[in-house]
Amino acid sequence: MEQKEISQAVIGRLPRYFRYLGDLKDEGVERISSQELSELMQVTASQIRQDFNNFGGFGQQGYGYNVEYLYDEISKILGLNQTHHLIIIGAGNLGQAIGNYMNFERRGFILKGLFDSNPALEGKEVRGIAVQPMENIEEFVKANNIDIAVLTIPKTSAVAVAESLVRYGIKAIWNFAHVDLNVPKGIQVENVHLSDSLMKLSYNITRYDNEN
Amino acid sequence: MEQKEISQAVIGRLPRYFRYLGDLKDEGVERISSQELSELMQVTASQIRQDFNNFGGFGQQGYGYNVEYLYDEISKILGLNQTHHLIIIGAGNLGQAIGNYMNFERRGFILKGLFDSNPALEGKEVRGIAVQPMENIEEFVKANNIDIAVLTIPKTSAVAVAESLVRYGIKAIWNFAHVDLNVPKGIQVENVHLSDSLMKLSYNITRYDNEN
DNA sequence: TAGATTGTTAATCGATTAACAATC
DNA sequence: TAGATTGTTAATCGATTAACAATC
Repeated sequence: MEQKEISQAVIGRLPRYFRYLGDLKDEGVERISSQELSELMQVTASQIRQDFNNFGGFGQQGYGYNVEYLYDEISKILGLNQTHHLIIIGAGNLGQAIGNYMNFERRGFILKGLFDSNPALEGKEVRGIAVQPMENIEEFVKANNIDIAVLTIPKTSAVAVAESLVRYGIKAIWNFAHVDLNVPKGIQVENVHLSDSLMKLSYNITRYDNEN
Repeated sequence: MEQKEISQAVIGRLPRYFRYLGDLKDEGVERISSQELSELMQVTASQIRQDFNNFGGFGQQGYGYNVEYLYDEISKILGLNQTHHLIIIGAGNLGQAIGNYMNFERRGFILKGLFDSNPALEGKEVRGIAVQPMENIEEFVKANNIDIAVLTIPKTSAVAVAESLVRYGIKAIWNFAHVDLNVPKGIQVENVHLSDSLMKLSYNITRYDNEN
């Protein structure tokens, strides 16, 4: 279904389209033009049409886009029709928060295991899944066809743990550790650096204060 | 200290520079050239020099950049020499995770209050701060000079709560709710949409699988 | 058919990279 | 002074926007 080499700028906008289309669908809206969607989302209609056309023509001249069809297509493009098995490494507050936030499950991201190096957490359950010691990771990953690892551990251990995970055959890492991972080509890494985000906010507050 | 209209692309890279320079400083490195930093960070030396020069000349020809000086300057640009008072709205797993992750405090982000609409959480303490009912927000914000609100509540209530916060005089919102907030100009919003991030990862896994 | 709106090409804008003169 | 490396201008590249012919 995909064409080749779509820029990450486009990919980064797809989840937002997906969210708006989902809302429209829930509201019972059947069709929408790029113009209407552009007003709703505060982006140009031109960008919307360009973005969608990277993946083929989803609309119809003189009509616009069918909301449900477009929603389903974007869902497929994002791979949400596939099931992914994930484990969370680091069962502290953040790891538990992500484990518990399982709207993700609706999208095909199934939590299979939780691991932590702190023996005090061992056996603690998050959504019915017990925390295991780190020593179990290798066997668990291989036995349970795990493709995504969520890294919610301190940056001191993140690089080494990521390397192990790659050896065990993981395909993707959702990295919350505040460090850049260096993984082989073909392993996907998506970083969520919360403190970077907070610093950006800090910059924008400061700049605005100074200018107004 | 700031010049005018720095692009968000540049701002977005500053925290990463800051992180690398902090590490170099901790390692006792005194000076670094754009070339060396470029190899370390996997970006072009040209981009590094352009980025820094948006804010004035921090280097010296023939020498490079003084690590500690540059670190301090970026810290100031990011506004990390100022103190911000923040509250967390939504004391569920994610709210608690952020409250507990207080490396932020080192950077001048001081947690002052936690709020939740769930009476069961009332009085529960996170780092010594008790969760309060939502009704208390208005008075608390005004009395405690709060400038940043962290929104870790479901999207159904986020838009309304954000509007109230703006009325109470908040200056910035760190938004973890999966919805776009519509706030007046001058109020800074930084979004962390975790499911968008996971969907991007999903796309990249799928695409890679299909191509190799 | 006439009107609407896409798909797509062309024009513009902005961000990144290359090159080099200035200068420590 | 000679060598190194920045600061900055110019060239390139890519992303966004505008325009319009194709077509439903």
